[in-house]
Amino acid sequence: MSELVEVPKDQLSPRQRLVETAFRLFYEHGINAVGIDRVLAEAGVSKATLYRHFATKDGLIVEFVRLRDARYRAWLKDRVDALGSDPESRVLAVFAAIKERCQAGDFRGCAFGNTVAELADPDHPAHQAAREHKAAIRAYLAELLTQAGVREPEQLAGRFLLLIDGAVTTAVRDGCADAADEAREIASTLLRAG
Amino acid sequence: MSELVEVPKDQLSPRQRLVETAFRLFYEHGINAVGIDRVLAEAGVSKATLYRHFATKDGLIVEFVRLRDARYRAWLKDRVDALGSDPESRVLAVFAAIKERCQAGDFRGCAFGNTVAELADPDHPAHQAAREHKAAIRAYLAELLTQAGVREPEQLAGRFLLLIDGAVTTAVRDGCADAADEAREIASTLLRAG
DNA sequence: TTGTAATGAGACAGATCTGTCTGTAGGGTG
DNA sequence: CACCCTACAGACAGATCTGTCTCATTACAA
Repeated sequence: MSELVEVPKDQLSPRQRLVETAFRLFYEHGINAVGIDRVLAEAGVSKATLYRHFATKDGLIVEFVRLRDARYRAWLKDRVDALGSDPESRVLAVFAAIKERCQAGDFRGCAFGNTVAELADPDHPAHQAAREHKAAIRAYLAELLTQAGVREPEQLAGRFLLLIDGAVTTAVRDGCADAADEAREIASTLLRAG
Repeated sequence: MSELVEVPKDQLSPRQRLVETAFRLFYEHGINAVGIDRVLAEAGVSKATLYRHFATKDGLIVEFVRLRDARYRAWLKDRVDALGSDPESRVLAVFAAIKERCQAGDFRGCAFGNTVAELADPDHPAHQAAREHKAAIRAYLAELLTQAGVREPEQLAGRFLLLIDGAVTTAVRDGCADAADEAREIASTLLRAG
């Protein structure tokens, strides 16, 4: 289970159908490459309803990022719980989870990095949401590292996050998940050297 | 000097003016966010001339990536030559150069990663050009590592490239170049552990 | 039943996109 | 001078984009 969970669109409100559809289309094709009309058609929602819930497309983009954030964090936690037993193995299980994600059929890189790349303006609210996501992941890594009893969990969490971002960037470019193994090896070295 | 060199557009051919303008605009605002008309206006070139030199916008995009590749490689080599004296220091000078780049006024992340993020299709010719760029950088890193006499230069080059990609991704997201220092510390640990 | 709020369907405006085409001007070479 | 190639200028087509608006329908609650 390395695919982020999607919810069937029956019994969802129009607003939820919009965000679910954006969740999939914006990630798969890119935000700028997907027009409002396509989101509406695949969500089965009318245009008036979209603009009743969101002032502009940017509002939908922010919700897209927030839902990506929530699903990703829940997914990562689940995978770490499944793949790691003791605190030490849970730390490195993060990289096994990332590898699974890189091998998933719908993998197209880091949704948050892609959003930052596509929306050039750093003041765009979606940028802020992306930064918040990374801060949350970093906090989770710091928690795992603290439980593993490392010396400087906060600093190491930042470095692990850098390794994850590097692995995901490499994996999507090369179409190959091996970079996740490399990141894991580096992380392992850092743990031994710490 | 951490800004990639731009060439004044006097005395350049229309084709060169187009590619130089794309070099700047596609990076600064994103490829999809910049229309052909804007490139034409800022390059001072007519539309018929553009389509005489390139079949479609994609052709210009590929040339944009290729010019980014050439300039970046030349720039990195220059900075490593300037910042590193002996073979060992040259290896870590790469990360000092990356930090300079992250602090540059026009910095907006990795042009090649951004291109991959924006153009979803992995078969797009610009993707191939981006992969070729990373392979060239990796080869350069392997050369530096070989000269420094490390044990497994090819493997370490791949890991250094992962660190660079992670640092650049982090820097553009956070608007702060500190990640380059973190990457340098990790690289230093890998060298000691190797 | 009746009133109200949410939604669907889709026309419409105005802008912008890529790409084609025509016509004209300039510059170098025979 | 005549020829040819390149480039500029810009109209144009056709598609697509975001966002607004009208109107009919549905669902639900008083």
